[in-house]
Amino acid sequence: MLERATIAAGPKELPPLPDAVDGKVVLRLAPYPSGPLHIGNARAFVLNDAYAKKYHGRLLLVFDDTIGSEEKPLLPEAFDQVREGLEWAGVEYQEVLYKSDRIPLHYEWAEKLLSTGEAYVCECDADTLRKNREAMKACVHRIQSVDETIAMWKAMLAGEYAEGEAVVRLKTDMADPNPAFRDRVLFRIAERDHPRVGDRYRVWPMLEFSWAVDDALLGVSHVLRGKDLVMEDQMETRIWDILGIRRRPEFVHFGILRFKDLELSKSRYRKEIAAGHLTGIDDPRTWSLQSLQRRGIRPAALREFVLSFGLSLNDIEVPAETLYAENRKLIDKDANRYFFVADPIAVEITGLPPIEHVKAPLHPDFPGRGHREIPAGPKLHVAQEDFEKFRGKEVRLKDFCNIVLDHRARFVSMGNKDIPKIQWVTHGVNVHLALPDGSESRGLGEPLVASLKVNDVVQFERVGFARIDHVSKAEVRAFFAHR
RNA sequence: GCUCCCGUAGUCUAGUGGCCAAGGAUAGAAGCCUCUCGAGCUUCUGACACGGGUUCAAAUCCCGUCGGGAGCACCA
Repeated sequence: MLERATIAAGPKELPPLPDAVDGKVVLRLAPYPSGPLHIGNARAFVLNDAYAKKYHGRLLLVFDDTIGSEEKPLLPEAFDQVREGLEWAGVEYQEVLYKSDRIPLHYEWAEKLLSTGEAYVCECDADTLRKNREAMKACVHRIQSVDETIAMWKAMLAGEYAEGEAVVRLKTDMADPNPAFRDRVLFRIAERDHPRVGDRYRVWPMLEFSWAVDDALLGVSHVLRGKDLVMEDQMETRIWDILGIRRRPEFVHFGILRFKDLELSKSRYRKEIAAGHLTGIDDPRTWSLQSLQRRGIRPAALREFVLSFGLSLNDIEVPAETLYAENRKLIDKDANRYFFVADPIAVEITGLPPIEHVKAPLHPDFPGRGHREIPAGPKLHVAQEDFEKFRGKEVRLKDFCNIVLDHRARFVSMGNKDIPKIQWVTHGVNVHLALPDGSESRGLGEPLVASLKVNDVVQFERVGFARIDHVSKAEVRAFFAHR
């Protein structure tokens, strides 16, 4: 009885991966470099990293930088932004590869495939292609000879087709009950420049084909991907069947992860940053890993948060509060306490006995950490919200004294009392607190706040946890993490 | 519409036929503690979508219904 409870409360174990052999697991991470990684990508990279470590295997970072689309362009700086995010998140990979370096391999495989007659070059436009798919109708190109197809392929490579004029399609079955699986496109022509390889290629593989090649060539043992990519399994499998590839990875999926009240999109944030609606890639509204770092979210919190979902195929929607709860567990003990009053209101206390300063603990749970000395006196500031709420009532200025609150406040007594306690500041330093919604809270912090260092995570009492982002003579800037 | 996936408390999850009168986390409530609306401690609220089977026995297997999601791009 007792034993069972202990096990249930113990640390969460990852479910085993099918046919995983310790030391032989090879996993891959396939970010698309259109911007920095954000919290919505976390499930993929945390799980891959966690399993690579669990099985003492290898994790490959393979940039999925095939040419993309007009709507989702590649971004040159995204490669470093992705790596920066992964580094922060504690993801350890042994090798970095680029799809764009592997195009010749993809061509080689394409030619093998075309020569089997199981794929063909199609000249139908996108619209025709879609309509035929709906109607389960094969087009004339499907039945052309292998020789014709090879000739057309060469013509594609030679630049004799313009963008949109020819694609390579896999012969699955135009009557497949799944409309999504009817002769899918494997290669298409894109005349855009690539940030790494420029205009070296104009025929680019689609994700499914490139992975059919690379998962096989790189010896990937397990593919962990979201279940929005299940059809890709079928595509890869079909291609391996045709080419007689025997050694194949296991496919493992996890459900779609969404955040309540959040819509994450790398491409959209890119546009909004460019338009000046967001301050940069670490704007808290992007939920990029960079922004989480800036707010003082610990990578371990993100990891725990993601691992708590396991490998379930459920589609889930979680509130950010769950991540905050995880983070709070980690930072609470480290975060020293300080006073910050937002939108300060000046208050002068009458009848206050002479007093120079008071002492307050840096952290109430760890008295050994020492005290902060706060200059005290009759002239001070309190937060507007507190002022309005408690005006005319007796409150305790925490660690200081009791007063009846007003612009001209009346001193009552010094000793602690069981009445509402509010924070207060004399000789305050300017503090700007950047909030997750992009707004900013301005106010005053107690003098010691000016001696904090960048990256310190503190708790502004009754406000919340924050990371110090910038300290100068004029002001301290901090990013709000959570309550 | 078609194909596939999923359905345990507000949320996330454990559970793979008997040990489940369903465990944990988070959120919520109450109390204690605390010179913070944080943390800690104690207690409480709260779920197997529904209907049929199979079985001695079902949250767990099967069928149906309902609900949610994904895919149906020359994006990833």
